[in-house]
Amino acid sequence: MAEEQKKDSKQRIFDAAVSLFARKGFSAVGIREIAKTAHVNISMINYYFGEKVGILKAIIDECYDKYYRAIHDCGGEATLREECVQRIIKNLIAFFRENTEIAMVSFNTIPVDIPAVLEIKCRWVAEERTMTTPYFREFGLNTDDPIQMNFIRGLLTTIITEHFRCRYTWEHIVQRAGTSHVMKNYLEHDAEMKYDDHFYEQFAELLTKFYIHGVRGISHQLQSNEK
Amino acid sequence: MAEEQKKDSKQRIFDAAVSLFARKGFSAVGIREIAKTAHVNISMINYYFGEKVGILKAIIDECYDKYYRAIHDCGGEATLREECVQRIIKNLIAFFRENTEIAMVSFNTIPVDIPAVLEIKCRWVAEERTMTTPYFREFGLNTDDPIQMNFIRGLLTTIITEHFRCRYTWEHIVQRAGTSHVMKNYLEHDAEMKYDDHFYEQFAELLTKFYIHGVRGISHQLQSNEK
DNA sequence: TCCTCAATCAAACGTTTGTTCGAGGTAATA
DNA sequence: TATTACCTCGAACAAACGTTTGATTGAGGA
Repeated sequence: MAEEQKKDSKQRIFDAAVSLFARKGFSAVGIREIAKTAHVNISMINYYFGEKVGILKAIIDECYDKYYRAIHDCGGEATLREECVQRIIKNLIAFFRENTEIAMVSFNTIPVDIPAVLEIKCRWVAEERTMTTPYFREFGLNTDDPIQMNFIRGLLTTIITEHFRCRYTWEHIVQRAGTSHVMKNYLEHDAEMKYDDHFYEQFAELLTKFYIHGVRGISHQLQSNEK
Repeated sequence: MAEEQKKDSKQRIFDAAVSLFARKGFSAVGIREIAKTAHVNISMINYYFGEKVGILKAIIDECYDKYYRAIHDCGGEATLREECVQRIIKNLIAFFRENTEIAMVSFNTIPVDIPAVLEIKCRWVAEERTMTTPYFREFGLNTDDPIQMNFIRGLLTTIITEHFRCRYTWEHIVQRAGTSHVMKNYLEHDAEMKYDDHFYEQFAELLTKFYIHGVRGISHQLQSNEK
């Protein structure tokens, strides 16, 4: 039946745009390239998404929706705090593994000059803020200290995001290997890293230990300062 | 005299491009906009930098040059390890404070589809790798464990970079306040944060404590695992 | 049979893109 | 004075940009 292409046009446009935006950035991709990749007529893009940034808005919306569902589920208030951290970390890693390209687009796109995107980001950031504050308080941090909060907020997401940013870039470099001596040298150095389940189990364990010990370090410091 | 005029135009182009690229991203900025901002004729850009990406290459080159000078100076091998970490953190913060926009451009630009940029990045990453490995070994980490190295490498830079990324975006949002209710709400929430010397002293102290405790956490875990 | 309507298409719209070119200007050197 | 080398400029180029248009298709309801 050749139904592999039976995905409707809108979804194909969406998927093609995600992949291209992730690799090149929003402004570097033209709608003709998207249409070509999605095997769709150019006008279909404006038909379904209104304008080019309409696709971007759709991508970011979907991304943040999934993202907040990931960090929202940390096992209820009954669980131990260490388990809560571990749960969030595992959820975040799972989220990024399943939505790598969408996340790359959403977190890499500079929002300042695209007002529509800026609003979406602001809304989500404000939401995260109110959502996560109780957790930090429970962890013994002083949530009224703006500097401490500025430091600790989003730290987990930052670390995990950067890992996937590096991994994504890296895997695209590997695909283009052979064109440059410098890159060949770089490739040889850490051979082939397998980003499989085992890797991410280890990674989650490391990050959990690191984060918990780190937070203890600064919350302990706080107590001794205020004593 | 003639030489100063030359440096004037070239430097003005460079500065204008840095500012615009940082705000909008490389592809979203046209050379006419750069020329206009720099008060310079369009053809001056190709005259001095050959092509548009020539500016980008110059920016990234200068950025990584300063960046590596920053992390290279950590007080010699005689200093205590804690002091070494603190020194690197302070250097990195100083670097980012003095070169915010250059760093935003260099670290935000997606290199995958701009081969010239990709090579520069690869070269620098490989260089950092060989430079920093001894430090991690000295810290009690198992530098032969690829997962642990994958986790710990570049972590300090990641955290500090993300702070400045947020700050930079934030400050541009503030400039555009008043156009949106969502953004106004967001603005009210954490009022006006002063990113002054005092802030970064506190920030450096927090990060140092956090990092050292975190590293101890995972190196201790390693020992107990292998015992 | 007629009508509706969402989906799709080729073609063209007017701008804007990065780049090139040659003519002019200026100041120091020969 | 003539020559040289370095800057600067306006104009022009083909290509690509995002968007719009009007026509065509085909399935579904009346």
